[in-house]
Amino acid sequence: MEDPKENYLKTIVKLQKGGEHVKPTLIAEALGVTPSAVTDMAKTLQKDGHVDYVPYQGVRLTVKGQMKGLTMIRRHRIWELYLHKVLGYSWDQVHEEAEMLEHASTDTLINKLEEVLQYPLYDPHGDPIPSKTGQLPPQRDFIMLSAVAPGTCVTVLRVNDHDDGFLRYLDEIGVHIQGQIEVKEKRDFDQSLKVSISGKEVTLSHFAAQNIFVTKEES
Amino acid sequence: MEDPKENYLKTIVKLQKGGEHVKPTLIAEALGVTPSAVTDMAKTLQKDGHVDYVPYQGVRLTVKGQMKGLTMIRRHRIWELYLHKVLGYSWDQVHEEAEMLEHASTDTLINKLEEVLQYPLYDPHGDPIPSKTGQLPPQRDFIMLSAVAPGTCVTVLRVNDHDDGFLRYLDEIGVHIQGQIEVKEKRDFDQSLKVSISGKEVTLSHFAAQNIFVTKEES
DNA sequence: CTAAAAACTTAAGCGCGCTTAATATTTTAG
DNA sequence: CTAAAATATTAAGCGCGCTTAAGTTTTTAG
Ligand SMILES: [Mn+2]
Ligand SMILES: [Mn+2]
Ligand SMILES: [Mn+2]
Ligand SMILES: [Mn+2]
Repeated sequence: MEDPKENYLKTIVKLQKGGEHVKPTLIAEALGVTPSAVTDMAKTLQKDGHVDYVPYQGVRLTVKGQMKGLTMIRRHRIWELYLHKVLGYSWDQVHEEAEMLEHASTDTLINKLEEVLQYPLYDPHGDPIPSKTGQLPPQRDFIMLSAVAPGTCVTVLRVNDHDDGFLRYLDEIGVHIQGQIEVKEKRDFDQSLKVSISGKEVTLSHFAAQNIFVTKEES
Repeated sequence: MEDPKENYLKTIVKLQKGGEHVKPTLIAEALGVTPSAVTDMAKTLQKDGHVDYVPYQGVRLTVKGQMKGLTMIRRHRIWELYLHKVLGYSWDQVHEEAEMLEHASTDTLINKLEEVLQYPLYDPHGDPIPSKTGQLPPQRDFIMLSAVAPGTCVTVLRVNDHDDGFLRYLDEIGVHIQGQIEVKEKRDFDQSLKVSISGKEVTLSHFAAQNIFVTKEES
């Protein structure tokens, strides 16, 4: 009911940093299945020509698999942005809907949405959108907000989108992509930050500050 | 990969004219499966409470099944209209895409699209769109264009959407929903019609004229 | 270097939705 | 009314993607 193969490839693209083999357990955890399900699928994807599978090592994407995985990420992020910008979804609501739509959309439709959005480079959480040909926009230099020195003003480039509750919290305190944050003070005992967001003072936990990514240089 | 149950219910709603049981063969033909697949699914849908199934008679939708089926038709037609009106798809391209999207959309999304479209009553082919509560717009009195007397001018209310080639042909000769057609002449030997569509004279076969539905009274 | 732990694969089996082939029922024709 | 034809159901089995349990390989610790 939701095309497992497409989700495997999308996940493997995200996990494959560099040319190494991706370990089954990682994939299993990301997808919420058992390791043996991953072994099975590894063989299937190899037959399809989407991965190279080496027993006890893991899988590595072929060019075909890489492209297919990037296509899925593209579909997901374009849908997230369309739902957000055009249909008024908040950034904590887009993921779930996009998770289904990405499997039910032709490339024609995705390209049309991209055109309506005027060829965007980033999704609502600041994650890069692969182009039709699988190109990613140039890598940006960002750092965790937790690593910013007090007295600095930075621009939000990306936030961790793994938890809807966290996203709702960010919305509540006024954190947006491309919004400004001024770091006023860092409390050494718990690493929490006193920051100012569009005039309002807020305290951010170390955890929160580690999940907000900002420009390296003050702006 | 495309939720069979939803397609069964949608199909059964369309086939169930009146309160009679729908025969397995009809469903099988509509869905392109064997009759035995329908028997199996009839039992499953009965367990779900979506139909009453009487062996050798067929299935009849329960209230729950009727609602679910109407919801699917609603999703399909709203998507078709959105693709057509907002995203610029032609009326022969909308069906295929809608056929997938209908299974991947929450009611929240569908309601949002409906709002953007300003609560439309009909899809791009003139078929009625069920409301959130399963209500259909009032039944319109239309007749086949083939039954219109020469000398009459009528408005197109609906066209048969079963064949994309037919839809492309209609587009080519200028037939649109709410467009005007004047019937000039009927040739007795083959029942073909000479008609005028926005000033242009066209000959329509009897077959074509039987698949265009128009206002009963001249307008 | 070796034994225990962790990671991975294999084996067996399940639910779903489908098929074909065999069987049963209903409808139609004569 | 009956035999043939049409329609429907049952039986057996298949592919997919998953699970648990058992067995294998690799990694880690001592
Ligand atoms: Mn997402
Ligand atoms: Mn995102
Ligand atoms: Mn359609
Ligand atoms: Mn339609």
